[in-house]
Amino acid sequence: MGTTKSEVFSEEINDLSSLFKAFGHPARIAIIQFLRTQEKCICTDLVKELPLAQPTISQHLKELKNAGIIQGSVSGTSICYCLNLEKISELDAFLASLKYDQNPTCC
Amino acid sequence: MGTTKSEVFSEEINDLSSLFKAFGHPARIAIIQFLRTQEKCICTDLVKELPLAQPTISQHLKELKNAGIIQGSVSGTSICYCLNLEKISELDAFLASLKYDQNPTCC
DNA sequence: TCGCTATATTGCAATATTACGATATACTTA
DNA sequence: TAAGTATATCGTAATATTGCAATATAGCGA
Repeated sequence: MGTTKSEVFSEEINDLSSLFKAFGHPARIAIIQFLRTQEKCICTDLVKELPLAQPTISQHLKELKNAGIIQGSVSGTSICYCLNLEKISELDAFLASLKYDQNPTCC
Repeated sequence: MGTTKSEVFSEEINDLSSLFKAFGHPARIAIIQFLRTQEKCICTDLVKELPLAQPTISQHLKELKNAGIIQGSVSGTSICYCLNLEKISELDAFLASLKYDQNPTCC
């Protein structure tokens, strides 16, 4: 008990749910929104922008990177992060499929 | 420590992340996919379909309902669940906004 | 009413997540 | 090389999530 029973679900389902899970935290949504509106990517700006400690932000960035939602490229002493639109499109495609397949006589 | 610091984020961000979080579990994705492909809605079919105990499925259904992702209508002794396309569109809109606002010179 | 079926709730053990201080790593510049 | 800046990792306490047995609730037909 206590553990998610990932073994019993398909890889596709597990991949999708991991991707959604990565979006499922306010700090990570805030990071994504900041990445969206900034001219330049970022780095330590997030630490100034968000009311969270640096290790906490670093941890959330890591999770977003592991999920493939953001990419980071080293630029001297700092790291420039940006959104990975391909991953975002995967979720988009899933949500779109829910809409098109829907049976209109249901409920 | 240990608690998500929701207070420091806007309501919009918290709402969005809660919605994503509800999608962030393989059992809930499986329920959503099943709801998508079934002619009729469901009820106890999920218990037969998924390798999880009835209370566990009931709990996941509750979370999906709380998030507004599914709706249930009582039909005699059973309950007919279906997807709420409006909520799904909210996520869709967010993901779409990420794509359109993106700065192409970044990273 | 009694038993049956469908679903929800409770309680709890196992595990995962969150946040952060302390510390490590690594590049840069004086 | 030493000091400074940027970021990552470790360790850990607090809290949340997951899964399920046991049990409760509720409609239905005999």
